[in-house]
This record gives sequence, structure tokens and C-alpha cells, in this order.
Amino acid sequence: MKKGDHLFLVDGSGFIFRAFHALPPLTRKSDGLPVGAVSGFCNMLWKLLTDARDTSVGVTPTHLAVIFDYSSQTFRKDLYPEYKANRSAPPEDLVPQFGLIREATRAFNLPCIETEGFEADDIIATYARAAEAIGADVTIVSSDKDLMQLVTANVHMYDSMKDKQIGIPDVIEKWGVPPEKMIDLQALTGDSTDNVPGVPGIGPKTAAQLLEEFGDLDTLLSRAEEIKQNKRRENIIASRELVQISRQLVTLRTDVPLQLDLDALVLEPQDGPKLIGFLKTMQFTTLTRRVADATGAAAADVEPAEVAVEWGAAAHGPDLDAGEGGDAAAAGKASAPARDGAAGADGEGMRPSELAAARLAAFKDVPVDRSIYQTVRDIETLKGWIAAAREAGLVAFDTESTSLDPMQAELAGVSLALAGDAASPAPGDIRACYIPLGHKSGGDDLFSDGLKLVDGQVPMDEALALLKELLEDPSVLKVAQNLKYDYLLMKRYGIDTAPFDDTMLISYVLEAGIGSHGMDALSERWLGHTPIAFKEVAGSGKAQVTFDRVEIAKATEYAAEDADVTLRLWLVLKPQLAERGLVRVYERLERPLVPVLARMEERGVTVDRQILSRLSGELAQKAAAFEEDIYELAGERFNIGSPKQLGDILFGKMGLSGGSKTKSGQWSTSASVLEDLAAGGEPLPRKIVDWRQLTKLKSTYTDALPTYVHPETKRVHTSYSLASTTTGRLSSSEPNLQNIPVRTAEGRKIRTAFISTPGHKLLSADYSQIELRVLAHVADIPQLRQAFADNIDIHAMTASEMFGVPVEGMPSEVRRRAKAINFGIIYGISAFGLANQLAIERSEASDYIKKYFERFPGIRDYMDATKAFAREHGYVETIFGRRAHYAEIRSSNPSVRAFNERAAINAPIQGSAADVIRRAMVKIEPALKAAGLDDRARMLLQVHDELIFEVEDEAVDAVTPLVVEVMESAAMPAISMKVPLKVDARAAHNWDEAH
DNA sequence: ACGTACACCTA
DNA sequence: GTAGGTGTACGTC
Repeated sequence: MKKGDHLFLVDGSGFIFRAFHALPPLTRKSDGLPVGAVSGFCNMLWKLLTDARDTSVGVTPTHLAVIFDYSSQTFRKDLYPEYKANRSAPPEDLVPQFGLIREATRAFNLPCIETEGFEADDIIATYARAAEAIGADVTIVSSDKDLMQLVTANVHMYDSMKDKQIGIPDVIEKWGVPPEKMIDLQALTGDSTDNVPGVPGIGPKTAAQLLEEFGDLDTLLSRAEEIKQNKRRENIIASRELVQISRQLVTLRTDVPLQLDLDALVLEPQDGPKLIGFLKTMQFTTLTRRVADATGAAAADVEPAEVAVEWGAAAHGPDLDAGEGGDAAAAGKASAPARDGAAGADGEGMRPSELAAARLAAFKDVPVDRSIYQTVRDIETLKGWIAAAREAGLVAFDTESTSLDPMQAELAGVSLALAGDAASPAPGDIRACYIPLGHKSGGDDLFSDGLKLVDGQVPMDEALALLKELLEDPSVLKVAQNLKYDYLLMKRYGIDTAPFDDTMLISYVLEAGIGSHGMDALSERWLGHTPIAFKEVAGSGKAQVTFDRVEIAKATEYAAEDADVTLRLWLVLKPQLAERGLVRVYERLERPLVPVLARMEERGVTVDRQILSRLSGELAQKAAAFEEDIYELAGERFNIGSPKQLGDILFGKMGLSGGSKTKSGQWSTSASVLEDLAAGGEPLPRKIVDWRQLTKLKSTYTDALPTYVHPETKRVHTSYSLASTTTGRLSSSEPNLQNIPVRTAEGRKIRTAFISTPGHKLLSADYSQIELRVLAHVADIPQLRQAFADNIDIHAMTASEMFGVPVEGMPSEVRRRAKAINFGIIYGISAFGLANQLAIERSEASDYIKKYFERFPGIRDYMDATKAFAREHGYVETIFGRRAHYAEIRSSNPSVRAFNERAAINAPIQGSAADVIRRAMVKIEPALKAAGLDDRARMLLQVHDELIFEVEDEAVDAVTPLVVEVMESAAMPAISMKVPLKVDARAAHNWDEAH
């Protein structure tokens, strides 16, 4: 740098706050990411770089740097601990923009400067004085009064938002003192926003007047006695020392160690494509065009840049691995590229919530109208729809098929819905169509099975080829409701849908615990619209037909409406993720799991029908033997499986005492009641309990499981639900493979029927005590942390702490009680529950709990804090930011309230553990692939804290440690757990031996 | 044919 | 005491 050069110093941090509050809010059109300050920043920088000469600055910079605050821990905090202590957290909408503005700066090819321990103002002061010393001119792009002390003949400030240059006369005009007196003035007045103390009763006017009279602050303080006004004099004398501190606080340092010297700030030429890539990602269409024009870069050829968006979650949740691989591909694409020429009324300058409201308002003018849906009957029309969808970059789709089971279903048709450009969707302009592909008729004739394809349908293979182009197009966001179903169905037709959004999962992330997330419920809740019921279209009961037999006109109304409603829901729900800081939960913990689970479901697991058949026979025989004894003891034959009849026999006919009633007034015949009766010497109850166990195993497992074996794959394909628990756990159904017996020897035999393919093993890897580890982490309990760090028996340690019994030689009963208490804690303990569990008196259980809290006071603190949080917010959060809602926690009904409190205490623990294994599941396939093991090991099942793989025999030794490592480190890098996670893994030919 | 209560399987 | 799903019985429509 030399004399005559012109250095621009941009106060990045100041700009962010100013732009955020001064500019109208602006959100990225496709997803509602708040970008107002980023937009203001980019526009301002571009203007400075290209035509600063035309602004009130009147010169073009030769050097430029953007300066940011690094942290709030600066030397001023040491000087005066209360400095900036009144600052509250930045607004949620602003937080994601900090990182984006740094990204923007780099995209502009400009130095981005921050130094630990110093504020941006100090760095600016240091550069300004250094440049001035060389003889260069300086323009500080800021309007912050704290920087006005730097103004000289050669150093100006520039308020970019008002396009106003600030020189010495301007400072005098505004503050009544020249720049060099600004420090004295600020010391006297203090600064309420930075919590800098001042003299009470002295504002800028009085301060300027006093400085005018006495010349400077030191003189004023030494001659304060001369001040005539009593109150003012007393205040200044009383504040003398504080004013000295204030002066130090407001004085900018000019000796900050500089990472880059002045020469390094020289303006480099713009890298057009790099900048355009960033601007496209932000969807700043106007500026993109301007930059393209100015740099000669072809904007159309530039891909949107991958920008790690640190969305709102950072404000109060962990950074869920921004920049980590994860769902980046889907996320980057799902933010949809800005399209040239995209302009629109929708979303201009709106907060996400306003965007959602505006879209809802648009729907009011254009309600769902089933009469406008188009039936696509020829290939040209289909091509038209697909071209429009690809042009738009956004399409909602839904598949219609012959079965609720995506492994059995045959495709009947596909519906699409469009609402204009992805970057600027037009909610009031939704159109939708149905493409029938496999509708059939005939076959009613008893003497022929001649089902014939209905005329006027696009040939299935041609349509699929076109749909594949659309569904696999990386620049088109596909939106569906419960996409896992459609994903799996389309995958069976050779189509790998991506990128995508799922309205059901968005709703789940927003409102787990509030209502259900099915399409009909969401449509009622958000759109006030009731879609046609499936049974209206396909009938119900005996008269129900598969969708491919539905008349096409009727099918069009139903199917196209589903796509229409799905798109409307997306338009309303998606912006709310950003609004509530839940984007990363959605993008890291929900969306990427869809294809992972779809593949697991598609693979299925082999269940040996012969083993089950043999077991079933054994169980039938044993149960029959019990039946004879039971009838004998009861004195009559009755339906043992009927609790009502059984209750009448036991407590009526036989007159046994010690029974209890269920909430409907029936005699309870639960296992615990029967156990009590058996302990009293009655022979019948014991036999009932045993009979029940046998018949339960038979009906629910050995008889039911074989009916789920797929006719072609010969494997059992469960279905996982991503959105049916409040806590974030998955659930499994048809069949439920998450409740296969394990507790009793008899039950475990069921597990021997789950076997590996020849040449393979089943590998089971399960987290050890993950929920107690999570508890130790969130409640930060030293003894628990230590115990887990040392890998010692946690229940024995608890017993030892509570009862003072050494771990060595501890009676098993003592440990059992401690174990029950540990579990009780996780479940939001109550004396009633613990007493029930341990079959002890409630008062004794109460004493245990009291003792536990004395030994682990941090647990009680955690529970109280969780309850208070839930009461205040109506939800609780996992360590990864997932929310579980408990609306009834404020209920006036004490038992309802207590139930919600227990659930709210449990949810962060159970939910955090669920998040951990979700993360592991997302990471496992890429990890296997990276190790070249992806075609030798396949993840099949998840059972809350356990993953089951099918692994080639020769690959077991390589896969096992890899799986363990991925699972144990699954919380990283988003969360660094205070306790290690431990995973046990074993491989065997069947699930029983592997577990 | 469908919904609810009860019982019982899992983590 | 938390979170689920399924089978049977038995009521209603």
C-alpha cells in the first residue's frame, strides 16, 4: 500500500445487525431460509466494488477488508466484567446469516478478518491508523458511533444504507464535539447497549456542553467541583472512577496484532463463477444477473455452490454437522437452484411464518378443485407435464398402487402437482394430473380371469422411462407424503427418487406429539380441507377393490388431489422448519433415513418357516396339556383366553381374594395379579400364566410370522414408521420385528428362526446402556460419568452409592433394586411405579427415591429443569435438537399432568438415544462403501438400540469393528458426549446366538 | 366390519 | 414410572 491508495474497511458485524433490523426481512424462496442481511451485504459490497465512485464516497477502493467480531470474550470483559453483559442472544433468523455473510465475503474474493480477544472495531482502528500513517485514505464502511473517534481528514466513514459519507463536520454536527473528543463524550454518557456505565443524568447534549466548557474529560473531572448544578456535580464526582473505566472501554485499540498486513488487503479481481455459484445458492437472481453481466461469466453454466448453511438450530441446538457429508447432496439440491429470470410476488421480503401465511391466503382464493385435474392419457401430454415439472424444479408426486405394502404393490398410476418455479412457487396456481398406467377391467366373469388393461393409458414402460428422467433429475425437488412408500415402490420399478422432501417428516419434525402426520390429518389441520376418503373411491370391506380397478375418472380426482394437497402442505410446512430452527433435524435425522430404511425393508430377513412350524406344534401341545389341567382345577370348560370369563371363575366361582379391578371395572387377571395368587398357594393361576405365555408365543410369533414371508423373495419385510413416536424412535409393523421375544428361554427359540443366508452370518451390534449414558451426559452426573468412563457395572455402582454396599460380593437382590431405580429414573420415576415394579410398599419406594436423589442431586436438578422447560415451551428437546411436544403438561388434572411430566422427562433421554442410532444408520452405508464392504454387508433390522446386519462369512472380521466404530462415534461431531458410547457386537448363524 | 379393552411382547 | 405393536375377546354398528 502506498500514499494515495484507498482502503475500505467494512464493519461486517455492525453491518449484519444493521441490515437485519433496517432491511425488510427476506427469505430464500425455495425453503424460507432467512437471507435479508446476506442480500443487503452482497448488494452493498457489489456496489462498493463496482461503482463506489458513484456513491457519496466518490472514490474506488484499491484495498478492501471485511472485519468481524470473533467472540464476546475480549480484553474489555477483563477490564469490566459487565461489558456487554446485557446482550441477549441474537434473533433466531439472524444466526444462520453470520456464517453466510462470511461465505459471501469469501465468494467475493475478499479477506475476511477476525482476531480472538478483539472486537471488529479495534481491528478497524488498527488498520485505519496504519494506512493513514502511510498516507493512504481510509473509508470505514459503518455508521457505528463507536468508530467515529477514528475520523480524521484522511479517514472517513460511510453509511452504506443511507449512502452518506461521514467526515469531521458531520461528527461535530451530530454529536457537538470533534472526533477526537468522541471518546470523552462516550465515557461521560456511557452506552446502554454495550452496558458501558456513564454519569447518570448526562446525555450527549450535556456531555458536549461540558466538554466545550472544560476542554477535555481529564480537566472536567479534576475541576468537577466547579460545576454549578448540584445534582450534576454530585453525579460526576461520584462517577469519577467509573468514567475512567468507561473511557478505557470506549477507546479503540490501535495495536491489535494483524494477521494480514495492509498489502494483503489489495483488491483482487472478481472470480465470476465463484461468486455466481454462491449467489445462485442464495437465489439472489437480480444480483446474479448483474454479476454475470459484469464479469462475463455465463450464469446458466454455473452450478449453485455447496454452502454449509448453519440454520437456526445453532441458536439453541447443536451444530448437526454442517459441512459433514450426511445429506449434503439432497440438501444442496433440495434448496433448488435459482432459475434465471425467476421473479415473483411470492415470498418477497417475508419471514418464513409470513410466507406460510401468505401461501395459505393464496389457497383461500384457489381452494382445492377436483374438477380441474387432468387425466394424462397419451405420451405427448405426459411429456408436457414432465417438461413443465423439470422446468419448474419442483413437483409433488404420489403413486397409486394395488397394495398398502410397497413390497407387494403393483403400480396403478402416478399423480403430479405443480406450482410454478421452485425459486418462486405460485401457491395460487397449482395444477395437478393423474397418469393412469396399470388400470384394468374385466375378470368379473367367473369363467375367465381375463383382466384387460383399460384403453387410453400411456404404456407403462414408456411412461416409466419418462418418469425416471423426472424423479432422478438432480435439479428437481420431488415432494411426497410418506415418501418411503413411493420411494420403495418406484425403486422396484428401477427408479431412484432424488432429491426429495417428505411432508409427513416435515410435520413430524415440527410437531411430534401433536396429532398425527397422515395426509388427511395434515390437510384438515393446515388447509381446512377434507380430501376424498380412499373408501369413497375403492369401496370398503368385502366390496373394496384394488386401485387399479377404480374407474379412471374417479381415480384422477383422488390421486391428483393427493399430489395437490401434498404440494400445498409443503408450501406451508417447509418454511416453518427454518422459522423454528429445525432444518438440520430434518435434514440430518429424518430425510436421509428414508432411502436407508427403504433398502432395509426391501432386503427383508430370512425366517425359517420349518423352525417356526415345529415350534408352533410344540407350543400347541404344551398349551393343550395346560388346558386339561385348567379345566380340571376350574371345574368347568371355559374360554381361558377371555379375561372376563377367567375373572368370573377366579374371583366369582372360586371366590379367591386379592384381586384388583381394571379401570373399566372388570376383574384384572394380569400376570402380576395371577403371580400374587400363585404365591398364595393357588395352583390354577400359575397354570393360566404359563398357558398365556405359550399361546402368546404361538399366535403372535410362530403362527403369524410365516404369513409375512414374501411369496417371491421368501423373506420377511417389515415396515418401519419414521413418524409415529413422540420421541424420535422408529416403530416396526407388519410384522413388528422390534418385539421378538428374548426374555425367556421359551421365547428365545423364536429368535433361532431368524437366520442368515448360506455363506453369511447375522451380525448384531447393540448399544450398551445407551439411555443411562445419555442421562449421565445431559444431567452431567460425576459418579455416572466416572462409572461409564471406567466401564464398570452401572447398576452395582448405583447400589453401592445408595446402600453403601461394596460392589464385590454384592447380593443380587440389592443390585436388582438399584437397576429398577435406574430404569425408573429414565421413565420419570414415581413411588407408585417403583413400588409396583419391585413389589414393595410405596413408602419404601419413596425412601429409595429420596436416597437416590440425595446421592445424585444432579438428577433431580435435571428433572426439575426438564419439567420447567416443558411447562414453559410445551415441548422438550433431545441433545440434537429434536422436539417432542406435551401439550397436556399444563393440565389441571394432576394425574394427566404427572403423566406428561414423566413422559417429558423420558423423551430427551429416549429421544437422544434414538437420534444417535439414526445417525449411525445414516453413516453406516457410506462407511461400508468407503471400506469396500458395501456389497458384503447389508443392514437389515433396527431394534431401538440394536442394528442387525447380514454379512458374508469372510467379511465378518472386517465389518464388525467398522460397525462398532461408526455406532460408538455416531454422536460426533455434532455432540461430543461426556461419556463414551459402548457397542457390543456378535455374529452367528441366527439372531438368538448373535444377540 | 370396526373400535376398544386387556394382556403381553420388545427397548 | 417411558416408548411402541399385535392378538383375542367382545362390544357396537
